[in-house]
Amino acid sequence: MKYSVVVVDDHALLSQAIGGLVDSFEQFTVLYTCMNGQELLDKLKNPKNIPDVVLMDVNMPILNGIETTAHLYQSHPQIKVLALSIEEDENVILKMLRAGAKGYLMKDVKKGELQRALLEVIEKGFHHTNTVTKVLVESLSEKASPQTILKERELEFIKHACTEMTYKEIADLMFLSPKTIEGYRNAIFEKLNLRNRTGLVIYAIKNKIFVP
Amino acid sequence: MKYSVVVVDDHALLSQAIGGLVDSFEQFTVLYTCMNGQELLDKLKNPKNIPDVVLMDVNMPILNGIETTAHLYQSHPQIKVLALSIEEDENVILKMLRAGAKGYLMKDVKKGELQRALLEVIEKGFHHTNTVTKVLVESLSEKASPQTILKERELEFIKHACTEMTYKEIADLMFLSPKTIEGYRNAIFEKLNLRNRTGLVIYAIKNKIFVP
DNA sequence: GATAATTTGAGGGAAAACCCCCTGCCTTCA
DNA sequence: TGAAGGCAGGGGGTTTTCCCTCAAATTATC
Repeated sequence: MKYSVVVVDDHALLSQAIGGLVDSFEQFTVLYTCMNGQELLDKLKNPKNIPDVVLMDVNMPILNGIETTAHLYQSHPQIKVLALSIEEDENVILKMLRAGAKGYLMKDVKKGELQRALLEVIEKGFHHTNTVTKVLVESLSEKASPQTILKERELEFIKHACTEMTYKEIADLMFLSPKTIEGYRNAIFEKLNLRNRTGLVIYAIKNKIFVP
Repeated sequence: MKYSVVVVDDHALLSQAIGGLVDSFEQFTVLYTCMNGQELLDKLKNPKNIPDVVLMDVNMPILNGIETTAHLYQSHPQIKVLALSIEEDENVILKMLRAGAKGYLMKDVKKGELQRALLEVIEKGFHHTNTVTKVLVESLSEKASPQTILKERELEFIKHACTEMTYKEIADLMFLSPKTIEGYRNAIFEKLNLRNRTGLVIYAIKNKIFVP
């Protein structure tokens, strides 16, 4: 009896191609593929559609990989989720693992490693590459993430600072005095070691506080 | 005799998976796969390695899809290049076509469409999806792209403006007077309808003039 | 309820950014 | 050959940003 796998990826070509690859492994067979998380959750309502492993892309429309994995972890904890992504973003990896993924593969893994990962997930219950292990270890000691050291109100200000508004206009928008806004700015510059607003904008974009 | 195809993609899993798919088409066979453009150009030095079609990813390290296609178009014009990308960026598509690609597929195409595209490229010499055709038509009437209306020196300035440097520092770096830099800034603000430096930074990032 | 910490806000000065208007110096091209 | 236009640069002024320090109001904490 082969283990069944479901591939979830919004890129039809990729899901089919990856499906083909999985089918070529003698221990595995593809049950079906989905275009997004919602489609998967719908399918799973039928007990016949419950696979052993889900190969889940992280970036999808409708219901993304992280949310879908979280749902799945609630409703079908026995299904092993292996994340498959081009994203190497630390936060994304951590979110995915927190949501209950049993492993996280970059899309540049080799065929052999995919097979090994699938087997390990079945046998050991998880599979973590060096990259992921490293991220996990770093997440322990860590240098708190930007979102941790910045307060809610400061984050809100930063988002507005990433527009063409002057500080005065931002103050009006946030129902605060311009001087308070200056206070926020100074506090943020201090914490993040920035020199000026341009630096702040770049920082915000790099750390996805503001998405252009 | 089957037509030979080469897959160029830095994601090993994808190139293998797509290769598998292509191999399943009865008219086609995969000659080999490459991780980047440089590797492809090296391989092509051996006449045995010359395929009928190249399936080329756009985003690759070392030598990207656009540059590689341009090289290929010079040295081996008989090889048909089909671009394969997740990018839907208009400029990228146009650049790729200008570089000599015979078609541009999104990575979310279905298996059948990939096969159809391959066949058409062999038979008709090109294959363009609706999306691409639309982009082409739009490119005629167009609202010149940012890179067209901005001069080389202005683009260079914009990149520096996306840092914490003051205009004075940028002027020093570019061996220009601060006043000239002001001139650049004013010209750019005028052309792009911007109010201040923050707007410029956001614009630069949105239009990939500066990558954070 | 007193003290500490945070949030909010003010004043003032210096620097940077923004804005207009102006001048030579080259091309280029009619 | 002289007009047109792009490019590099200047004068001078306003606004915005940056950087202090200090104080009231609110909220937490003991």
